[in-house]
Amino acid sequence: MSQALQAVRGMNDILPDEAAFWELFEETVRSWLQGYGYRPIRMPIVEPTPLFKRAIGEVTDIVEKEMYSFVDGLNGEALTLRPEGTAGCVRAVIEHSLAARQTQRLYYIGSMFRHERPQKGRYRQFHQVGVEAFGFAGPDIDAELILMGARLWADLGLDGIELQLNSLGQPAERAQHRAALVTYFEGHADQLDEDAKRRLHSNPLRILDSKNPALQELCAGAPKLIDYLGEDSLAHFEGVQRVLRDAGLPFTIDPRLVRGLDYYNLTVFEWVTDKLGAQGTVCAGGRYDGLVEQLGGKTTPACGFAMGVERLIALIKESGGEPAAPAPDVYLVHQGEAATRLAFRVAEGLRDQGLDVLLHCGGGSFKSQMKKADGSGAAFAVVIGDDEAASGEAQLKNLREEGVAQRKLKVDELAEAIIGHLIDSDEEE
RNA sequence: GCGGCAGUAGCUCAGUCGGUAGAGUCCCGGAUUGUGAUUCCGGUUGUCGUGGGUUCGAGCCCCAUCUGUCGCCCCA
Repeated sequence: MSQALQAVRGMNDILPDEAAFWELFEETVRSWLQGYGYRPIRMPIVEPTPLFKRAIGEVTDIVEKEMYSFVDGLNGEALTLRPEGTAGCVRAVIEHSLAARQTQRLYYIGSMFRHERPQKGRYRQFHQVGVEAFGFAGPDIDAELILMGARLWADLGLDGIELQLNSLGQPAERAQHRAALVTYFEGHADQLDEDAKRRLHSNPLRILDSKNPALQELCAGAPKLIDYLGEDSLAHFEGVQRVLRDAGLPFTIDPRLVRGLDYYNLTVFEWVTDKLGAQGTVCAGGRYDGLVEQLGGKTTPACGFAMGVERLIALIKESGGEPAAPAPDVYLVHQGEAATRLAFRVAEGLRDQGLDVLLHCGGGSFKSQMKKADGSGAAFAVVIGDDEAASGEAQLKNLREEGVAQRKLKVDELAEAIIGHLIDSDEEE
């Protein structure tokens, strides 16, 4: 029995109409990043499995049940399709000593893989823009990274994306808080639900993140992380907030905001929308000062964030954003053997002059070719038949303006006539 | 991974009580010979997601499965 061939669940084809949005998005993103001095870096999609286990944390959901991990049958290596970008980026920074003597502002755009149940805004192959800064210890870079987000939403024409902020403090502070938290919840074990019980010893901080209304009151009375932060942590947190306030950027401090990856410390933040249903986080990140050292590099402070490309593109569509419809300058219509041979020469000649030319292929009547010319959105049709081929001429027809007569021109004169007209109509706009 | 809902033409959808499918759109051809848009005329759309079952008979009922979607979970 033959089974219909289809894409792997949760992994999507991005068809041309859709891809136009992606290109618009990526262009905007690259120019935005350039405006902040961030430089591109490209890492492999596959990394050694231990990299993710060490970076993300053994007990996280990502590592426990969502990674595409496999053994390379050819040499026995344990490999994993990257579920996020930071680990690979840090690995590359260490491997090539990028941050050994200088700071680095880096970004990447690419596919990530997590075996989750697909849903709107959540796919098994999805795309992130990752932005990472290495070597900056102070709160200024955290604030810059956050402010960048606000500018991108504006560049993309998006509004209603809200900033949530929190500080996780340093590992020692978190450990103290965690101990207090476990004691607190153990004292109220009878009130915990299944999820909470499961998390109690694996990741008690996430209990605070629970959406179960029955737990709200219990969580509200739980020890607060901020009360365990030392002077330095509080000063760092305040430093970030000061810049945001100076910039007039509104934010909410959410003590329950807990990043799901173990490597974060101090600043964590999320940009959230209510327009995408359950997957409303559009961008999230924070500081991860311990990760470079943890992965074998020299102690290097670091901070970064990742954006969900599918989610942002969904938002762009929701808010009515449209990529410009691509149209060639010229659609070249031709019929007859001599005409076709001339048409190829004319098309290449026009392209030499920088014009976008769609050369009709596949034959058909002049009528059907003209229909395609119109449908292509081209500004001009150039028509070559037997008569024109014989005299080295072509008909130039304006498809977008009423009452402009079709002209017969020497093929050498076409480019000039078309370019001249395109410039004129640009000036009118 | 758990629960709810859905799947009919390339696209958007209709399909009554169970009687072997329809509209719009798109696409293709034509309306006096080599020219698009509007208009008019004509034409093709299909394993009714897939596989079983019930029935004389299933797009419709039942089961399974796949895919999507909403929520949970997770997270970008």
